[in-house]
Amino acid sequence: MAGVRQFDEDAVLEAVMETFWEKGYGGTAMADLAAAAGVQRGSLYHAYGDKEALLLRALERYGERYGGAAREALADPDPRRAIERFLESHLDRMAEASTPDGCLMCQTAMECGGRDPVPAEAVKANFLRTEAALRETLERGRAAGKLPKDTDTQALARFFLGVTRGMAVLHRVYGDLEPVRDAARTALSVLDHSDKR
Amino acid sequence: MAGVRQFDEDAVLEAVMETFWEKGYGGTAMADLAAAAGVQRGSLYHAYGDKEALLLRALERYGERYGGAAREALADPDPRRAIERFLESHLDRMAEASTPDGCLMCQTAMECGGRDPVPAEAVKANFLRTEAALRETLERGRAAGKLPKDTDTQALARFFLGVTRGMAVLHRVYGDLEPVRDAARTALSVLDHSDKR
DNA sequence: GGGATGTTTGACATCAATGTCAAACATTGT
DNA sequence: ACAATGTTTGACATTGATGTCAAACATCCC
Repeated sequence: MAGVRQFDEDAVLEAVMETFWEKGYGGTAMADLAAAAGVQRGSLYHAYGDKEALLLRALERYGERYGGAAREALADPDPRRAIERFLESHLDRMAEASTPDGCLMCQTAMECGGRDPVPAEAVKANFLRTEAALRETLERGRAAGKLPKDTDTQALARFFLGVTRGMAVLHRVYGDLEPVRDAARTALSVLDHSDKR
Repeated sequence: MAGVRQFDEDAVLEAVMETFWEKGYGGTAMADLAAAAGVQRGSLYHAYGDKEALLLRALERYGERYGGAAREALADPDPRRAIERFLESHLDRMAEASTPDGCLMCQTAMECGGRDPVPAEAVKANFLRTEAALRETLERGRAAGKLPKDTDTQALARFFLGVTRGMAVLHRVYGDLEPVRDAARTALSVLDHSDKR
């Protein structure tokens, strides 16, 4: 096996991910990706196929990195603490100074929603996975008696999923973490009195 | 005054708004707009300028129509009822079978965020306006003793703003109202126990 | 060293979109 | 009826992006 790849796959995919994240799918040209990755356009086509395939790779990478952190947070045995850490993991991501504002997953969701079914499905799968993880965490908490018996874990899971998505929109629009923190803090308070329902 | 415009401005702008809403800014070609509006491409350029100007018109229209409904809801004297109606106004919009899924404002936010400052600013202004309206409603409720004295109306306003944005993302991704309703219902419950903080 | 293998490169063909323009046109007021 | 005014139309020039390709190349193994 010779004729060996000259570039660092990992660095290239990282650059690709960040470029899509910054400029959006439609707003990114293959030339932008090549420039960001320090690679020839043709090399990208040769190695990955086409632009859509690169987006899918970027989504995958993004989902593993940040979705992974979120899922780890949800593993906390105490449900309230798990959700708190879940929300914090999103704040942490947005606080990274080196990455663009917003959320690649949500941006792709919005952009490809009515148009590009393949990435849209990838995003949906990611959402469903997170929703399920949230539900399991809450269900576990409920079973352990740490949440009221009549807790609607499905609705609560969708709520927290939605809140984090809204946080991403706020971050993208305001370019500031304060409103995002406010939203997260307030959302968490839902768990402090669900007994009164 | 002769040489009179042949098309119904209102119908054209409605078509333009829905097309951007469905396909996104970058995903919409002037030819798409012309086709949807039943008008020649050149007529659009002549009457409105360029594509960006059309997007701004669409955002304006969208903001007036749906933002207006939301603000009316917030006028309710009882703060909890105002927020409830505010959330419902968003659900109503998403329930309209004839309009695309999601939210033009949020989609534009995500797409133009890191790239197209003019529409991005228009969206931000709309967000700020809604945030302020929410804060005023909550402040009014607090002053009337219908919310706890120590209510953080700023944080709460941003929370509800964020929740509706998240609802739009869920709607766009899931193409279904159920998760959105779950999120809204749960979000509202924040007001039912803010005393316990 | 030399052949085999896969990669890099720049050129190329193609396509689609933007924005402009002049000529043809329709409507209004006199 | 006619001139004036602004609109519609299709053609056009330009730009920018996508995806393909063959030739040049670098590396590895024998």
